Amino acid sequence: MQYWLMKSEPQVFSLDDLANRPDRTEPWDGVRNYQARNMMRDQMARGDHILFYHSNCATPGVVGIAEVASASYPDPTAHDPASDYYDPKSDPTKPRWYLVDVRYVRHLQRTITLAELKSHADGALAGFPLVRKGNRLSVMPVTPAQWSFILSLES
DNA sequence: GCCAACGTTGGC
DNA sequence: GCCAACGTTGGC
Repeated sequence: MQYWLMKSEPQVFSLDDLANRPDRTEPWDGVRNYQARNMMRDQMARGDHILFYHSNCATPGVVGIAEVASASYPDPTAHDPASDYYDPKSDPTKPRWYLVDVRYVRHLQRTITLAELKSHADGALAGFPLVRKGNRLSVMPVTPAQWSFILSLES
């Protein structure tokens, strides 16, 4: 069992959107970054826990919990010319991009803001990629200690 | 809207 | 393989 943080822009796809999907589940398509892909393709497993993070919005922060709901499989949007995520360089017989399905678990009682997380950058969250300057990874691993610390801030 | 940081691309 | 140019991310 592993822990992850996944970013989403709420104006594109929010935690509420996930909660309102059929089976509260959504394929996490459109990731076009190799590091993020490698984690989804090679390391994620069904049942892994996810911190759901809202980025590029008024109050960026962790807003809820989700879980990995499938094994990894090729991202079909890479081979769909009508998709914003279409990648003509990806050969469908040898797919370049992978994803997992993500299922809603719950909202946090409050948003744990990036500002609050950053205030622990030299303490409990030292080394956590999210609070490092210039971090742009949309999917990142969370250690069990970081996971329990972040959730301990909730209430 | 600005801009720093970083990843990707492509010429050489 | 180097590296400049360019595009994207994402906080502020």
